[in-house]
Amino acid sequence: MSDQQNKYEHLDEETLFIVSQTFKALSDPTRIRILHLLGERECNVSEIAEELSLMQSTISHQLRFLKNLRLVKFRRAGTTLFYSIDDEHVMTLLHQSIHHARHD
Amino acid sequence: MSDQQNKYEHLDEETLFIVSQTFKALSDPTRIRILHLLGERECNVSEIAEELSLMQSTISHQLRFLKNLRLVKFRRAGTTLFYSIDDEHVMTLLHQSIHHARHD
DNA sequence: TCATTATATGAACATATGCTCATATATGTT
DNA sequence: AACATATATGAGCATATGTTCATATAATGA
Repeated sequence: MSDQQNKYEHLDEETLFIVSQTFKALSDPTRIRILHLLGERECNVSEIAEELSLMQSTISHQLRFLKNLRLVKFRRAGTTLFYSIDDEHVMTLLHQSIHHARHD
Repeated sequence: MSDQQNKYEHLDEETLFIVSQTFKALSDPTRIRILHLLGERECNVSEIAEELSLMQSTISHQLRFLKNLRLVKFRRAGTTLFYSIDDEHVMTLLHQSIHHARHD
């Protein structure tokens, strides 16, 4: 062996971007609460707003954020939109973190 | 059974705070790179700065952030401080996320 | 078509974040 | 003590973020 020094393998830009975006989605209390609620059951926008005691506008803005990252999806029923979870990987991360937070 | 309607169990404030803080730590590319590097090997501050091509001050500020959350720790050797990972749970979250980012 | 209900959107604002610069602190050496 | 080296810290700045208000859009029903 001519070289014992292992060079560090940098994270590539794309991975770094995806990972940081994913965690950013989970870094805000409002978004965590929305995802946690949707993890229990499908909800429409005003149900979420009422359940979490937040403005409809706030929920709608955050849902757009989560939808852009494909963490949630929705189905339409008339004028009502029912949102649900669309990324089980991310929900797994969230549940693990909640579990750790409660047991450490 | 008198009541079939299951009421939603809200996340308590403390859990919400810890979880959001944890994910916030992982939501910044610089901190992700630092944690990923320290996951490979213990490093001193200037090594990290050089390896990641960032200013010593930037690294130092972020290490303080990570240290406050107890995600990293350090040992002193003279004037040099060697930093290493102090939270394997969080590293597991990071590695899972990197894996998902690369395989989806 | 007009009214109603549900949701989305844009602007404005306050606050948070991350980086850089200059400088302080701490340890070790001569 | 004086100096060199490694790291930490505070101020300043530009940008990002999350919420609210007002209003727009979209689907439904009379």
